Amino acid sequence: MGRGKIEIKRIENASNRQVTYSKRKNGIIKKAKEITVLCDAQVSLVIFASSGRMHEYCSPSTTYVVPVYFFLTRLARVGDLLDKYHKQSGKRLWDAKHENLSIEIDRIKKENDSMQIELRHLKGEDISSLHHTELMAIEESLDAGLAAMEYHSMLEQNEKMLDEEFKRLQFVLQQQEMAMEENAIEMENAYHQQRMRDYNFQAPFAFRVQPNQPNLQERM
Amino acid sequence: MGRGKIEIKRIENASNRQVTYSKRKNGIIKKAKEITVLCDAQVSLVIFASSGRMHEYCSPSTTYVVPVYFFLTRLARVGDLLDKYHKQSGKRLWDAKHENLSIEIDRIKKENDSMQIELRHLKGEDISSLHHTELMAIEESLDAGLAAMEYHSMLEQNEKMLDEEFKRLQFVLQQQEMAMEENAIEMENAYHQQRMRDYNFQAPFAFRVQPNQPNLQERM
DNA sequence: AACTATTTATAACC
DNA sequence: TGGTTATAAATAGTT
Repeated sequence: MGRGKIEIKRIENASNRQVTYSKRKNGIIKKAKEITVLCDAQVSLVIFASSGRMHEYCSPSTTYVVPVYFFLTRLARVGDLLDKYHKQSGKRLWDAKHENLSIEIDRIKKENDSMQIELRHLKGEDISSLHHTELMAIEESLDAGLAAMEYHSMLEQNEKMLDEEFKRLQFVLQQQEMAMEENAIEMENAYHQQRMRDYNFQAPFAFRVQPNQPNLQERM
Repeated sequence: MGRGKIEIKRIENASNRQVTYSKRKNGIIKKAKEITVLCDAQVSLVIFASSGRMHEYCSPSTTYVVPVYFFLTRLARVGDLLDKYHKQSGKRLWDAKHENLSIEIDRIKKENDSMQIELRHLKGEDISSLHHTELMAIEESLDAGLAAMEYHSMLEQNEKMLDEEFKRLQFVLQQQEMAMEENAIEMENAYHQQRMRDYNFQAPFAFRVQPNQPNLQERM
């Protein structure tokens, strides 16, 4: 639909390609807006130019979920969670290698916030702000979030083991206490017997690297 | 572009609206395919009809990430992780209320697998299989995943406290042991003194509800 | 689901 | 980029 008919195949001339991209991109976005209004539809449209620049249309007043939108929303929440880990533990959960990642997450979180505001204010307008590199960072950061979850599933194991050991120790102490209140000598015997039965570790926490479920590593 | 010009506003007649939706949806998808070929672009297009049915176009041979695709990929990984929790803990981490969710995750995970296969085989073809209800379930399941992360960040706190308590108990036991090997009477005194200094809890694990960081709850 | 009169998108050109 | 225009393509209304 132009001065001449064209074949649908890659436009070799880079400049023409760019011009056609720009025009057709606008055309598609216009169509997307129209179907939204005419037919009560919801549209999420993301277009990457070969240059890497991204253009997006997301239909306004979306009560349902449109993928890009909720993906970014979740990303922000993952970022918040990682922040909380930092603060709660009062130390670096992540080493220097992860420091950069964490900065990147902050940056993207801010970008996301402003995107959401834009979305709200300029309903249905074309947003052209994200690049590939940034999406890569998003991907990485979500990976980090999932790695954190795996790490914490390990913690849960540890806690259970510590829990059991702790109860056992408490029990030992209580028994000792009672015994000592009756008879110091009798207690000393009981203590040594119990110690031999109950503990097989030498160094502090050595048991922690021996999972009580032998095939734990495989499943992680 | 038809027999008559139309205003861009909601088509009130439901049947006309449906017909127009169908025609224009095909039009947009066609355009999306064309810009992909002509301009070396990557397109992710998701359209929801007001009926709730979803139609999608995702440009083929995408080396970059297209949102829907990687969102679903991550969802599958969250699902796997929740599965692991189930198996590792050997018990229900989730009560009856979450049972359904877990089934839903499995179902969607399978659907996602077949979607990925479809995407691979029918490159660029229209896929019309997902409904709102299913996307709602996706949203819920990701929320569950994040809830799990929060839960585990709490576990990390617990572990640290248990860790410290455990070290302390070990220390106490070691001291007791040494003391007992020297002198049973002397030890008894030391034990009682230490017990008074070191422990302020009465019931087992009562300390666990007293966080060593007082403002922990606020930050959760 | 086809048809077709019209509108709309856009290729080529500036 | 941005505007113009001849023409191809999409589609509204009809059958």
